[in-house]
Amino acid sequence: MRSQQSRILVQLRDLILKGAFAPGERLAEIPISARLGASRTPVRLAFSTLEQEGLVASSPGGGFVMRAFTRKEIDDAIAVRGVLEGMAARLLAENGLAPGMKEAFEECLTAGDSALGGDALSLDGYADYVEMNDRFHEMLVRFCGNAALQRSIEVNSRLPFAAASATLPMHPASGDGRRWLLITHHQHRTLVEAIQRREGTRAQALAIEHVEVARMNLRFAYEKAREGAEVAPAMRLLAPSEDRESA
Amino acid sequence: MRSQQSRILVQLRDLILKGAFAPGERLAEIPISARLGASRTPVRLAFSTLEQEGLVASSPGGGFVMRAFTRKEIDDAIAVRGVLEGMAARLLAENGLAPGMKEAFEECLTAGDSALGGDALSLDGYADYVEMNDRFHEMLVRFCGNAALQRSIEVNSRLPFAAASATLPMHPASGDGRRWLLITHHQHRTLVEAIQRREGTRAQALAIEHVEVARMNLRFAYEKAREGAEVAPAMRLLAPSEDRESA
DNA sequence: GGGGCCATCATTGCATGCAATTTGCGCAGA
DNA sequence: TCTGCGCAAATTGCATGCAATGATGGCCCC
Repeated sequence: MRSQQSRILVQLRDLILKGAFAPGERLAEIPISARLGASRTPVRLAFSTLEQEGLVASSPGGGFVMRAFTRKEIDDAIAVRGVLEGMAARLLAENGLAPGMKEAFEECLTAGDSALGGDALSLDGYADYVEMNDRFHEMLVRFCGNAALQRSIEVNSRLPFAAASATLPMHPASGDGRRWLLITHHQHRTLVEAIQRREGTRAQALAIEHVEVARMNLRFAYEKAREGAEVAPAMRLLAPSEDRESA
Repeated sequence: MRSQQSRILVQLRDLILKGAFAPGERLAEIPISARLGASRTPVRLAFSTLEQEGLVASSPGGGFVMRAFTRKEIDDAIAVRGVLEGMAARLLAENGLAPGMKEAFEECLTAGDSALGGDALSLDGYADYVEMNDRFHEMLVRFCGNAALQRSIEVNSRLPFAAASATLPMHPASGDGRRWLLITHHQHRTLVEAIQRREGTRAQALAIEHVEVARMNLRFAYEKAREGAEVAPAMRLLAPSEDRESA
């Protein structure tokens, strides 16, 4: 632990993203500081940071409350991620890959190949794919060499369900799940191909299209919100009033 | 003042953007809290926020130091703004303007017309144009209806010289300055036209091209860094080592 | 019996105290 | 003269105290 505040921040963000607090719930300082074993000061600081990140909202009467996330909001954030990752892909294609980047991308592709290799998808294979997917998107953003772009994507991806991990179907056991993983993996492959060929516009378009899978998964998650809430408690962060719109 | 911390945050950000601190300078809590008339606690909080915004950096030994901004960094942020504003323009064109938006944009255009109307550009006219320009870009982002996009642009624009205001030439007295203002104004007009005609791709392209004026101004500012530092103290936030690259 | 008002309490926002750590400086030695 | 070391002062990070503000429950009046 580098400092109390960084530890508190990470733990608190983790709790939030795991759905430990219900939307609208007041986030009182004293019980949380007691729970995390620190005083109120670092907790206050963490709240302030989390407010910047958009995870909690400041209550008009002081203090902070847990936010709810509407479907439109998440959908919009995913669209923004698409545009930003599209820019990153275009930049990479235009500027060319520095030594080692090509190998790193290809390592991701082969890792995905082996994760999806068998006929059925094991839970380990799914975990491997998730890890690879995160790495792939992180590299795409880091390699493009635009720090502002990297920052924007990081800020944007802090919204629940907007990050690259949310691209993946949350129902890997089903046949549908594996099929969608195969599609995203194919998209990764074509994206790398376009970047290597310096086809900037194509790379950009592919990256933008890539996030459509995430939007589809979001729609699926909303439709199955009832059963999903048991598997992933974070689902309760979704604003329930949006159910109408998803119909 | 709603609270100490919001006041401190605004004042501190203002000081930073006005160049009150030299790059690398240690931002000690005690003198700053004394200067702003508060205790160290809200100042600490403001520092934390400003670190999130990328204006200050946390020192390895604790505390915060003033950041320097490289030319590439600002250039990259401007490019990101172009892409994001391009997305906003495309969305507006695709979704159509809600009632009142068209009038608001046209009000901006006529305001720009009258600001640039005379033969020579007065200082008042320049101020009017700057105000209108800010309003124009703010509306573009707000009207598009994508909160995540709005947030991304706001975060990105907090970097010095990356905001829409920096689009404008800082040398309005010269004939060049007025010429560039006329060009950006024309770009605003064509952008509104494309949006009204629902020409999404054109609107996007125009918004992306629009920020090229900002990049040109940045280059100009770097070349004239010596004399510019006297007029705009914030110029000293630019990393000096980048002078080589600008040559 | 219901509604409004008041008092009490909890909670926040800010100030400050204290210990740990770091930075800066002086000094000695090579 | 330059380098390494040790000490002291200052600064940070965190805990906690205190006043102010908002919430909550009870009580009184209608």
